[in-house]
Amino acid sequence: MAGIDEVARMAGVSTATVSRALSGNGHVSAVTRQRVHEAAQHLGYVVSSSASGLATGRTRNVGVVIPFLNRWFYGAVLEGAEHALLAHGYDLTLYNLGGGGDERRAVFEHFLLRKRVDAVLAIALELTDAEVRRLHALGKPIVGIGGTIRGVRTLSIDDHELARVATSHLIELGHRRIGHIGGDADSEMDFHVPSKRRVGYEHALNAAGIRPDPQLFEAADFSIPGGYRAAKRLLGDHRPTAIFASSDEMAIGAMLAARDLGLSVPRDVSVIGVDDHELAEFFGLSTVAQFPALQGRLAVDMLMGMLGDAAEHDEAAHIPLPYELTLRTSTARPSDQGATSA
Amino acid sequence: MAGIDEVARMAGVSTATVSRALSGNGHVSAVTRQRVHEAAQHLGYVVSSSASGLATGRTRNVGVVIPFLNRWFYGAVLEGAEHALLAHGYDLTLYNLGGGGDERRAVFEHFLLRKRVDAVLAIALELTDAEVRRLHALGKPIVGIGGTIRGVRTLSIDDHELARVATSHLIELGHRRIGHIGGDADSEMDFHVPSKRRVGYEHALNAAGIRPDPQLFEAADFSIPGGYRAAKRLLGDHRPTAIFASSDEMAIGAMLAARDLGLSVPRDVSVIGVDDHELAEFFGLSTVAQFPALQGRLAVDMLMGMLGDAAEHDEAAHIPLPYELTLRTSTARPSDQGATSA
DNA sequence: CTGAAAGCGCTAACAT
DNA sequence: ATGTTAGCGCTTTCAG
Repeated sequence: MAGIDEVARMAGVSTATVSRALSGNGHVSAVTRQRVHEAAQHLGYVVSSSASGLATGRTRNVGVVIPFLNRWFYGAVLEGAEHALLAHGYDLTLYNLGGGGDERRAVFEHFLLRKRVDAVLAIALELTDAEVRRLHALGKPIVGIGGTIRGVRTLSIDDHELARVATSHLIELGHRRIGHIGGDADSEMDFHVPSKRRVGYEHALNAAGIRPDPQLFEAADFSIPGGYRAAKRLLGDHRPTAIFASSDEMAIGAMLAARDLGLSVPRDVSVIGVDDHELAEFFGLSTVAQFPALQGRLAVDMLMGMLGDAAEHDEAAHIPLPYELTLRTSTARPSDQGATSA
Repeated sequence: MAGIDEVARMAGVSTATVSRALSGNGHVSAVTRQRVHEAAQHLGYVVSSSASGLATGRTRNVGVVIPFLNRWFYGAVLEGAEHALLAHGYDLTLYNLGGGGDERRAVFEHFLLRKRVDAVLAIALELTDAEVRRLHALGKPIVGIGGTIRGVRTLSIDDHELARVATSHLIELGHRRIGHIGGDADSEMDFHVPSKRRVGYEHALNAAGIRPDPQLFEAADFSIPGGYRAAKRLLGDHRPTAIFASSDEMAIGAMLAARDLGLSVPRDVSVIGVDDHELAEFFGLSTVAQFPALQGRLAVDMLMGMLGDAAEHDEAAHIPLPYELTLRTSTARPSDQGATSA
């Protein structure tokens, strides 16, 4: 593989000039730059990231820590982030922390410290103070997605408001017995998203003069099968006329459960979810859309900004993420029968 | 951040000894090693990958190129690979080539060449000769998953045989009118998986004295909605008593379509897929399981072996991957009526 | 605008 | 078993 000196020789300049011409730092005359680029092109020269990294302390690589790869939401965020990074000329080094505590410790105490990355992007992971401190001690900017983290710039959705919007939609349609499928203890981890959404649901109910009924709540694991089982219980026992599920996958499970119980959606029961999952359209699911790919991109943009200037990056900040009520065919006014059984 | 010389000073040895003690290369007495480890621990020292990479030419990082992140199969392979790499102390740098030709060129002509990775793992991507040559010129081992690549060690499933097994299962149950939902032109790319599976399906039919009927074939995009639409056409027009779908997602779509048409699975129509998708169990879907996480792990093991010895890595080789007929409740003997309408 | 030269932090001969 | 030392390939002062 060609090195910088071969390029320098071929272009008839010094290695310093080659470096300047290729990196864009420092002034180089147009003709020289041109010659250097041609030589580099000709030789297939690409800088060695190790050498460049050692000399500059920057690697053009960001570490992404994420708890799952195989849930739609996470995959979509990752995709958005990876695409944006590539566009900025950055590599993405992936740390999937699904494996539990040991893996997480190894990543934060070893992998992220070996100066392979310039910055870290934490997706749906509530970093501990110790983790943040370690990274900041190395001068590495951090951006988090999905909730607030002390001392870190974060992007997140207003889960409370989003749940309120979804529930209010159901209320406005005339529903009074509105069930909720929220998250279980496992999904409560990190940013307590399930709780926030449940509170938003209850607030909407209260604001409409409806007393939240604990019997109308079921916990699940954010999956289709989980939503299915939860809805079976809910619809079997207490027959709400509408269900707000904290994720589209659970909402889809609920639609399947309704059908298996001989109920028609939305005639017998309305269902609304959260995400705008890739299958939402197929199932005609009304939902509150989040835009995960956009989230990934915004986070990367923020990171790039932080890498640019030498300002203080330890200061926290928080940016709200957009969401949007997206109506399809799974929600409608309640049919007359049973609309007022409470 | 502490450097190697601080550790050396603290342990009262030279930097060379620290390097040896920490890397495990070269002999160091037990007590010295102990002291060095303690000092490193105490100072929170972790080697700089840039410096180490520059000195050794190895980075402990592998590049993974993959066409999608958000399909179950790919996510699962990636998860398996990432987990295995972490266990080996390697980082995983991700290149998602979903964006089309430009991104792919950028990755192969620039990103992968900057010596950030020691090896590359190509998932479901048929590398071109030029791409392989470039990587080999850099001395980077390559392993491919999903099909054979000239000059590269690959792991792949016998798609032909797998389709034969699935179809034979249907035949053995007594089905004669067996439809097939295969891949469309897009999914044909790279390793022609859809064609191979279709041929396997036809071979099974022929072997049983059944003439394959082109009317019983529909193409789709490997998704649930795609499978749904394909099955609607198939079941509406030609009423096969069983369907073999080339992926579980399409098979699930077919089950949903059957239900919407008022057909019961498996009473009116049997359905079998390929993958053992995470939802297969929920839907009671019979399938031919592949084990994507295992595939990722095996590929990493192979890569680690190649990185170990200095042998020739240009020589191709091919390892077959396991699959397994997994029966659930979506396949059964055809009901008497209509079993012999052909 | 360009060149010379001093490192960046570590590893691997080569000595001892 | 351990220390000395010469780079690894680039970037970046510092001169000119």
